[in-house]
Amino acid sequence: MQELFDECARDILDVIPRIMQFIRVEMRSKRTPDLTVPQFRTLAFINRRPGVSLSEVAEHIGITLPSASKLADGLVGRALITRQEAFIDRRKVTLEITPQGKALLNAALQGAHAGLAIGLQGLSQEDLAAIQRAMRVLRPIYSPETNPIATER
Amino acid sequence: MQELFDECARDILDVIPRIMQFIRVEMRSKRTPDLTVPQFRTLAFINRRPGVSLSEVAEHIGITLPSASKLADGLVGRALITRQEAFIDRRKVTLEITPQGKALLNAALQGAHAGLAIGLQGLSQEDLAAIQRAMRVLRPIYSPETNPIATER
DNA sequence: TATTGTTATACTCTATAACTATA
DNA sequence: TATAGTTATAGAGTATAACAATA
Repeated sequence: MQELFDECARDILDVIPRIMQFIRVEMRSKRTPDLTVPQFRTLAFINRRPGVSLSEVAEHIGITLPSASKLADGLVGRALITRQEAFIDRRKVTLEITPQGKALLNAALQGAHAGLAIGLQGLSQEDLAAIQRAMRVLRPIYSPETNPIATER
Repeated sequence: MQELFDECARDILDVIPRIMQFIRVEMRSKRTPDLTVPQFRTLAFINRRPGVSLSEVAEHIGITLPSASKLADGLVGRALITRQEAFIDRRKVTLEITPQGKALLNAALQGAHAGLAIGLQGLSQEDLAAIQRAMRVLRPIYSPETNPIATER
């Protein structure tokens, strides 16, 4: 049984970086608006949770606060998000997505979905179900929000 | 049915970056020898295929030749691989892993497996099977070797 | 001419350390 | 004193463009 865990871990370590590279290339290709993966993830997170603080972004993405600060710099510079001092606690910062940010995010989402979906066309319904199940169970395990060990350095 | 493809693509786009970030953090943590993910992948590839050329590495990792060249610089600098002019075609370069490289690779593999496997402990046998199936079917789809579209820029 | 690789240049991602401002 | 964020600094990943050497 321990065998199975190890096999799974090996498979994950082999395959996830390949898929990630695919996503990265798709995101930077001419087919899709130019966003890096961290920029895309940040934009999507702020879109889902308007008004989040920088710390929350850092935790969600799984990076340090200084890294998140720089990441936000870039998005603010491109006018995809806004950054304001928070009312209640002036140490904090409040992030919001701009209309341009929303538009770009949606275009990037569509491009990335399309790129990924093309590859899936040949798969059986069972294969697709396995993928969905795998993603569903893996998600909480390796997310910093639900598993703090996921960001222990 | 198109629905299913789209759902799958969405799930992949949401979950794969999380797992990747987990792997990245694990690889740079004190628990594991300090290797970046691309360095790790390159080392593993050269270990599996001694004597590969730089172009083959670039294709496998999914990066350009200049990027691969720089990546190799770092590994040569740390004496984890050697780089030699090829006999048959002197334009090419022949990459080999060193004993230190092998040792570090094995330690990194162990560390990363252990880190990943911990999270899997709570899963059922069916969940693990779904993960394995998902990884098996996704692998060729998003690998540059088997799907050249995976590196189209 | 085409292929293999390197060098130059430029950006982004990421970290740690040091700092400021607020609580 | 503790928390939220920024700035400074540094190294790695990545790309495109220009180049050299070999086939």
